[in-house]
Amino acid sequence: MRKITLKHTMPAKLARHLDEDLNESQRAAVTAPDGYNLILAGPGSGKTRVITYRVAFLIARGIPAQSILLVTFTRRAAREMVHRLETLVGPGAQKVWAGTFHAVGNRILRRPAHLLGYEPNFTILDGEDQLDLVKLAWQDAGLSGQAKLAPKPDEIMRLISLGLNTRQTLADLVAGPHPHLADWLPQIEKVAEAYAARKRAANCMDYDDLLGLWLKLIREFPDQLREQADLFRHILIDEMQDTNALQVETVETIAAAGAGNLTAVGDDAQSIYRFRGANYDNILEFPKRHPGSRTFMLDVNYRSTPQIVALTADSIRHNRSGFPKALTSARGDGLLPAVVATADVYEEADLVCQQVLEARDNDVPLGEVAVLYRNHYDSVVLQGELVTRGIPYSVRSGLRFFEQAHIKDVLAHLRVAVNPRDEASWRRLLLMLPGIGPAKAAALFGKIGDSPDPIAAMATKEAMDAVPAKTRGLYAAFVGDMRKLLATDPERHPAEAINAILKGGYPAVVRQKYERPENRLADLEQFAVLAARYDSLERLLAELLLAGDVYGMDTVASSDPKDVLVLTTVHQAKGLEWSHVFVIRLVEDSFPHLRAVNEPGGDEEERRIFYVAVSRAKNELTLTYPSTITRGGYGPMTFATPSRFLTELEPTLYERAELDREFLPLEDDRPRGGR
DNA sequence: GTCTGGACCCTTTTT
DNA sequence: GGGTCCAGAC
Repeated sequence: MRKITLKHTMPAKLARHLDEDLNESQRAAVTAPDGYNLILAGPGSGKTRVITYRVAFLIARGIPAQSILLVTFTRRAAREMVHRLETLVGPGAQKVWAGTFHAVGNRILRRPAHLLGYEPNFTILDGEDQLDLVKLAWQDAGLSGQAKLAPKPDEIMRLISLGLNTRQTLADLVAGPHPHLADWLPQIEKVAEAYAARKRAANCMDYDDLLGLWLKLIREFPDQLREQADLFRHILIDEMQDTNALQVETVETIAAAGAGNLTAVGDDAQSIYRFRGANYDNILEFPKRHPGSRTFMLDVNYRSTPQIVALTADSIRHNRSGFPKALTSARGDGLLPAVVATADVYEEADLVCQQVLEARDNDVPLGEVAVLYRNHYDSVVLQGELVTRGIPYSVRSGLRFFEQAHIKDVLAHLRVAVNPRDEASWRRLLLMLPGIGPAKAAALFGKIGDSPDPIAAMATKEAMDAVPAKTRGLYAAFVGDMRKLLATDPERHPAEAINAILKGGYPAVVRQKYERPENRLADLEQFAVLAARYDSLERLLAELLLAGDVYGMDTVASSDPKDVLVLTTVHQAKGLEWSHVFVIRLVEDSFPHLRAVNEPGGDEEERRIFYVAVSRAKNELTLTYPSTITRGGYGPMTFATPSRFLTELEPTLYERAELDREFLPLEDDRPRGGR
């Protein structure tokens, strides 16, 4: 037979992009040969550009887009990358397996779910649902009756999660970093087993299962490993420094069983997810784990002025671990970063507002400015001041859209429609009915949860008998609502399902249970609008939990996102950049966080968070701290100690700004508000 | 069993 | 400023 080789010539447009848009070291990384490649990329060095161009390069070489796996760490990074890829290679980008580890795990686990004791329609537990089931498991294990010394469900939940993500057993953890729990090990193990059993019974996976069961699948089912190894001919990992042992083992197992093509991109100095089991040894030891791999260094910063780069470099110098770095800026000179002390947190908020408005007067749009903080609650005072002054802003921390109580209520309706065994959701629904508490909810779920036709089971006499007489009317109405919900064919018409819920008894619950109910109902109508873009409820639910990043509540809607000031935690800011950046609340116990500095390695982890924060700024960087503070909003006012990350800096690298306080004349007694 | 009020506790970062 | 736990009423 004659063999015909289809030759792929690089599209002229891409060749030109490779030529014009990249410097020499970037181009070398983008066009690196197959095999194991490590790209060490400092802040602003074009990391995202390199990884997206490499994907485009692979596609241009004839690698089918659907055989490329591109995993990242956060939802935002995933979306940003897919977006950039689309502008580079067109709609073909959609075929790339791109997403967070969790989102990819979700996609992979649906079809073979039965191998792991699950149905393909499993639903995903968020943190709150997870705790709900762990509490039940905690009772199953008999810990609720024990002395107050027994470890609490949330502590056990964290321990289970940490163990899975770091590939350690519970016994390893209590023998190592958690010795105070050693006496409770057998009970903790019982809780872990009961929790796993409850998840399987409810056909629910938590976030960790999306990773843990993925690895289990390829470890225990050789044909599954074969399939994935054959499918993913090229694996690219973004933010390698934030991967944990579980994630790395998963992708490296697939790569090793398959084509052996794995490109990891990251910056060890930006590793800030240790609390999730991230270990920057994964990146530091990449060359050791993969002898013969190539390493590429990108250390020219195209983002920030030399002044900002100098401060960034000086800060990270205080960390002893990590690859040595020589960061240089490709930009022209700018202003020295400013350090400002304010009297208190209110003056800090005042200062930020005033500077933001000044920048706007100088043609820096609000969208080019961001305020970064270590803890979500550090933003509360500033938000008050922004509202007072009518400055539009959007918050990217705190409660996410789908985590708000009223959204979760509606999601519970939808989740039982997709997965009738979902215990956490049934409990949430049943507990809304007055007269039904935990015990009755458990009894009712026992009759409904494992029935082939749960709606019919809800209406049986047996179920009715478990409902107190006073509640029967409301309960019957609830059963009617669920019937109408299912009649909309929710799987294919999610928006109609939500509208059905809004026509039933639920709005009355909102009015009775929540503050500002009309806002919440308006939110829910917006949710229906969003849902109308989906033709699968299962996908809507999964994407909301795994890919959405809309934050609710305090977000001020604006016509143009370019005209909105961004407020964000440093963690959420990773990978992003703004012209002007403010980092606020730079005092000991806030940034670095009190709890973190008492942990081994915590000081260096916090310094990396600071490093990420300051390196977001392109042109102007302002660091502020209040001189007095009340601990977390309660307790007496005390003097604050400026953050070690400020005091350890070489003083010539920044400029102290003095606050000139202008006092209003006495006769002008306009209320100042907010004090 | 459920609900309410009051005492008491500590407050991270995300998928 | 708010979530959780517990005692006591219904």
